[in-house]
Amino acid sequence: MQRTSFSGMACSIARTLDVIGEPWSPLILRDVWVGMNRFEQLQADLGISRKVLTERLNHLVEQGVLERRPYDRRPRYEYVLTRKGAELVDLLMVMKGWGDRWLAGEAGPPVLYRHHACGEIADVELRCDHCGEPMRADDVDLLPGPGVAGTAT
Amino acid sequence: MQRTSFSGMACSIARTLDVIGEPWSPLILRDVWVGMNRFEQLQADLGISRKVLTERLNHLVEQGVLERRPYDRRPRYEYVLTRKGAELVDLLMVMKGWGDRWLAGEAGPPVLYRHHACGEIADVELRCDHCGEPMRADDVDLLPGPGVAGTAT
DNA sequence: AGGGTTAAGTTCCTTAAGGGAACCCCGAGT
DNA sequence: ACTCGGGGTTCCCTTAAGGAACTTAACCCT
Repeated sequence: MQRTSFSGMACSIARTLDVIGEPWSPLILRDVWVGMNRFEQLQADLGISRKVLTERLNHLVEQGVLERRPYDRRPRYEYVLTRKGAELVDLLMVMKGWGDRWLAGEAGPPVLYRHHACGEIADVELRCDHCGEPMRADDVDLLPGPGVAGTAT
Repeated sequence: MQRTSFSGMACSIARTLDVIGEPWSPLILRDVWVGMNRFEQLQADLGISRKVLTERLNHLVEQGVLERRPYDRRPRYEYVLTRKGAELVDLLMVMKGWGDRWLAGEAGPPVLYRHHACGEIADVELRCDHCGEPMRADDVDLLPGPGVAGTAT
């Protein structure tokens, strides 16, 4: 299949996809986030092929999104989110919101978030980190940034 | 390769991945968002195989994320975001932010957003739609929602 | 009327990636 | 010594992505 790598593109979306764009990767992150940290747990929960799970975990560790660390004197390892990985969970939360709104149907959302700050059931919303007003697809203009011609490190 | 479908899972993240989780789909959305609406433009810009582009566009149209409409009396069509699709751009904006922070390197971001409301260069930030405070990976508890046992419509 | 042009696909072949089951390794416990 | 269990690796099969060539349907020009 020789999938094209996106990392050469001067686009942060494409680069992000090179880290978590492969099939299963976001679901692996989701599971690790909610406390499923071991190979066997992930494999059983997702029903993913062990081969592919190994590949994905290795890739996520290489990318610095997960950390693999021993939890026993036997050769046992668990995977935990790094700071880089925890920030990726933002993406999952937005995906959850969109899926709830457009795909959940009559049954409603399978999962709810309770926000620590206010204690309420809530969802995320995108706001401008400068003025705090909502910031969505139609609320921005795109300008070339310093990294336009970037030769994609 | 017979990729496993995620749509049976009672998880809005998995369901969202069934809509835009295939390779290229997010980049197609990005391009359509910034005004590349035609088959030839997309193919040339992305360097994607025409066969795969056809498959992806059909899938995105079936999912109600894009609309295919004629723009000429000849058989010419362009693809535009539906409301459902425009809300998916939220996801792209978050991906862009993460990529800028973690993958852009010395060169800096290839693209900048200027927020209409304040006129400043800015990025998105996740906030609680109930209390307005920041809402990130560690700021929430997960609870079962009404759709838990949902037989995935 | 005939020939060329262009957007938007379609077809066909090759190669590589996912699925799935079986197998392996290593340290502990009994 | 022998079994157990987590965490992988190996193998084969099927299917999806890459890529180039081919098709179709209107329009345009002479």
